[in-house]
Amino acid sequence: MVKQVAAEKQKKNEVSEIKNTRFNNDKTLAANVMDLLVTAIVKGEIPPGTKISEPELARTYGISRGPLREAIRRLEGLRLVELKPHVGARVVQLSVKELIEIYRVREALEGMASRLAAEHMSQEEIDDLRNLLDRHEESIEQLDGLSYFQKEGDLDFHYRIVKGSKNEKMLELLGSDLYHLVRMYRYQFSVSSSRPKRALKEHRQIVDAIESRDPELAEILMRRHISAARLNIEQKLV
Amino acid sequence: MVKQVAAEKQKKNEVSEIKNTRFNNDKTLAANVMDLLVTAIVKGEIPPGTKISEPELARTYGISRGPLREAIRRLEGLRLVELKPHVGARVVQLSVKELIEIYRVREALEGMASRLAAEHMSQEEIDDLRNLLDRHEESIEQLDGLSYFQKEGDLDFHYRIVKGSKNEKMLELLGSDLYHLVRMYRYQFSVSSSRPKRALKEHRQIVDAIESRDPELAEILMRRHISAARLNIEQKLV
DNA sequence: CCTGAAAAGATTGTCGACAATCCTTTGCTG
DNA sequence: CAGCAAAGGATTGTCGACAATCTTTTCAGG
Repeated sequence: MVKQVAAEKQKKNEVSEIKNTRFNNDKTLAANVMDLLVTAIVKGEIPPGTKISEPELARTYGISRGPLREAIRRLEGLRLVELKPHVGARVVQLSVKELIEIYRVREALEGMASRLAAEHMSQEEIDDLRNLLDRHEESIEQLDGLSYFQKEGDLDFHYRIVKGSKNEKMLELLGSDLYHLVRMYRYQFSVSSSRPKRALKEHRQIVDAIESRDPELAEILMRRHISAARLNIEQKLV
Repeated sequence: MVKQVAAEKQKKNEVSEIKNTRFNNDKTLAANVMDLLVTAIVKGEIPPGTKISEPELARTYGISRGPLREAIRRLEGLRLVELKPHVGARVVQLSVKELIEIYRVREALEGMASRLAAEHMSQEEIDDLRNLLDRHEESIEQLDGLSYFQKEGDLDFHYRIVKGSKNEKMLELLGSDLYHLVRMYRYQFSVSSSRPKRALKEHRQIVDAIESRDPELAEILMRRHISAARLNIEQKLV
């Protein structure tokens, strides 16, 4: 209860600031509010399980309920809220079971993404990816592998692979559906990889496979990598 | 142009009928309209590329623009329409490239689904699946493999495998995102498998692998099966 | 006749009000 | 005092109107 009130306050600060700028971009109100809500939910500022009150949020964001409802309907599409007719929206509450399901999906999808990346990624993209991993290494050494950077950096790596697959559909599914949930989960449980150096090594192996244009190997390595992460979670949280 | 007018008329008939019944269920107006729109789009009654006019649809369905807009926002989440701010919604137009991308995704996801189904599907579900395949066989013999039943039946088979994986997330992604698009494509191009007997045989092999609880084999067979379908499309349409 | 700018028309975006439904509180009965 | 029913309050669902933006038409100039 206290926690929710705190979240409330923070939310108001953020928003009044935004409201002062009058959302001065060409996007629609509903779209702006949606972005705010996505961030707030993913970062846990609106905690999982919270009921989303339309009148309250409308007051908070200084808009009417119309655009807000449209934003909420889109959030439902992103699986960030669950909607019950005549009752309202609640922020999703991830169970460990669901998280593990997501990792199975990632294993399948990102495995394929790696395979395709080995075929379609440009040399420039591969070089950039290596640079990213170098920065990760520095980060791990400096901060003992528990930094914010590392948290987001991991998804950054995976995102680039998916992008390198040149498969738009895959990017849609992972980028705008699953990664939000993965991020949300990480914020929620403050879980970052407990094996950062190991993970980094696996990342490098994957890039090697991609650079040597070995789709088969790239897929296998990515699947192992994500499978290991899943097992890590299962072990830690079940 | 003529085509669109025809589609228009048909739409009106359907709907007035529905409107007479006053949507007499407990669902919300927006949800009802969304279901109607999904069906209309998937079946091609509203052809791909069509601009969706809010005032027109609102008149047609006899509702106001509020719920209609919410329905459209959900359709966007299903990737059935594309939304441009201040311009409006258009029914998606599937390119062959996108369809092939979808098949890559299916190969990955349903491969994993088969693997999991081999672990988690109940014997009863497996028996039902065999019955389904028997009915498919009859259908192929009777109608030379080009029936409506076969069209939908194929997806039915795949849907059951995914369900048998007991992975909710996978069911969400495939069932409520990708399968709509696959169906839409089939209606659009009137493409049913040009190799129904071969496909049926592959289906049986997959069920065999699942029943003998061989996850590895189940995954490989499903991937080959979908990959073959993809190649078939590439060959036929590129 | 063609081009381009301005005006007219139509469509999307937003708002506030009312209706329908759900949730809470109150009060009655056993 | 417990349990249930009704009333009251709050929230969600729907509507029509107005504002902002885009699209089409008109018309003036070259």
